[in-house]
Amino acid sequence: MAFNDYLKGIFRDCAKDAFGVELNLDSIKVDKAPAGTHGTYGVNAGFLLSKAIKKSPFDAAAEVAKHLENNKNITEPQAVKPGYVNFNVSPAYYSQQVEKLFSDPAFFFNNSGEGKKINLEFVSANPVGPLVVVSGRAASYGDSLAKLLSMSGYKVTKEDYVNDFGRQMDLFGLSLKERYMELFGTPANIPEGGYMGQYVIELAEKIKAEKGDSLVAQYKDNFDLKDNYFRKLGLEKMIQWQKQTLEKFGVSFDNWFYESELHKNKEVEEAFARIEKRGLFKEEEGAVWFKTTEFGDDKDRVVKKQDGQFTYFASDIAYMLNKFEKRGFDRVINILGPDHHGYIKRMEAIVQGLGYEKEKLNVIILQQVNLMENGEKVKMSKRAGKIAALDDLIEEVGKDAARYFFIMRNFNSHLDFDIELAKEQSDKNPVFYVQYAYARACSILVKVKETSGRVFKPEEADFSAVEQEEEDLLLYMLNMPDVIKDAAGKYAPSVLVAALFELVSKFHSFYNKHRVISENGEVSPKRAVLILALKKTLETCFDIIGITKRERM
RNA sequence: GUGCCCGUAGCUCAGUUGGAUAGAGCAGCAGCCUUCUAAGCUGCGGGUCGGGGGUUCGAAUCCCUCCGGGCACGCCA
Repeated sequence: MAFNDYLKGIFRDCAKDAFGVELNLDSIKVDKAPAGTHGTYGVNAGFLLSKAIKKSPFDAAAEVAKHLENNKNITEPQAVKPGYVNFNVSPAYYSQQVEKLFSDPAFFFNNSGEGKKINLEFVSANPVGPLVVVSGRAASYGDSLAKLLSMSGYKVTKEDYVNDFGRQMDLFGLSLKERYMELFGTPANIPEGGYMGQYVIELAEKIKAEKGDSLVAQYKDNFDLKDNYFRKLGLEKMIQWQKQTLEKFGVSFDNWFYESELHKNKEVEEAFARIEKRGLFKEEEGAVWFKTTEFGDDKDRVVKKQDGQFTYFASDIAYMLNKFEKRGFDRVINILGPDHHGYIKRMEAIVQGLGYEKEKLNVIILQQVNLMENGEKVKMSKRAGKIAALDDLIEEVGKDAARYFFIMRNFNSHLDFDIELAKEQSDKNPVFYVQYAYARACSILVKVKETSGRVFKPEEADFSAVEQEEEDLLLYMLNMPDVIKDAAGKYAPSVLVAALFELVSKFHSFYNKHRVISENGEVSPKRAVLILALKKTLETCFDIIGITKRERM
């Protein structure tokens, strides 16, 4: 768990001032002290210092404890068992932090990104069909990650790459044309590898409704794959559809980047020349190969085919060059599906081949999603026409549940998406659990205003005596900025989700044990402020996850 | 065959830059509503952290090996 950097700082300073030892903030671990031990928090100070000051971890911890006795932010420092220093936090610290939470607009933010420009590419689904469930995971994950990174001081561009250049698009255009002509009596002749799905027929019908038979005469005998009106029309409609789906999902992109642009602007040739100049190509069997093996790939990759055409891989090179050079991104993050892990090496080869360090590229492979219903996998097969469309999923379980479930697990874990559970409106469903907490908090605040006729200010809260549940609530709220920093650094929105769940559970416990408004109608300023702070914290978290803030449930 | 991901409670998973008694949720059992939303709370039971070996004061975490599950290995895009 990422624990409060502020507290860590106290120990870093202590180590430096008292012992002349420079500690890395990340090596300092502040945790909640286990039940039954002294104090609220514990820090691994003894282990960190024992070597430097040539004492056993426990003795080192004792030294640290002694030096912290007069610190104004912590109280009762004490060396514990193997080498920890456990301590309590002073009321002054709590007051100061809570006031900051309200007054400092950047309270939940950090600046580990230092304004660096990140290109975050995700979804990038082929525009030949509706978005499917896997894209939903990518959309949830990418959007939440973008928010986390922005809050951590990065300048993030969310980008969707549209593969509108290759054969798939050609075949889609042709399939669409055949379906359209079919509506006017010409039997459809769907090409090999073409698209058989029902949605193609529906799209053709839509086009018929819009344009009538006006396209029949003109395009009936046009078999040009690239210069094909239906190809263009199909692309437009599909992107429009994807955008609509994503909008329902609360996800939007800053940029839709079309592969065809790279060809139109001769950037593919340019990229090709760039790699060629660096001597990274070889010719074999009439094709041009990029020697990606020089960068750890298991085989070289064709860039230009025998017939002189560039491969998709050539576009990738141009695209990467565009990101780094034309647009000056400091870092490129690529979120890919589970079937793409073989691509990492060759993508790294591109980056290095263009003369950049491979660390500038982060490829994240999202593992597969299994839709589960009644304990069984729902089979998804494009070929059988049974597409697990994201639209259907959103319709079925709602946006909030879908977005929450998709980032509940870390990206490298397979995700079992339990449809029944996501639909359930009960305590079993974690989404409702957290949303319920927000509604509850809002409801209390309404009552507070009704009974007292006013809103309480942070400085009215007195934390000199806090109950266990109050302190827990405080602790988890004040720790949220560090959770956000940690989650961003690990590219793991799931870290935030877990912390949010814990925070909410602390609140529910608090609620069941203590009253903000006593039975005789008196409002505790401290508790009213706590709930206000909670509301703000939850809003921040909900925005990151992309779920609705419902004031009533 | 090669490469990547995974293996932790009955189920789904946290925890993996080595640190305190391995944690949640669900499922099971027992309680809590004349009280700010019971879509909530409290308690109980449940574990050879896939097996084995190694490194270490200390291993779920690092190394080796084996076993099991998933996915990928086109001059397709």
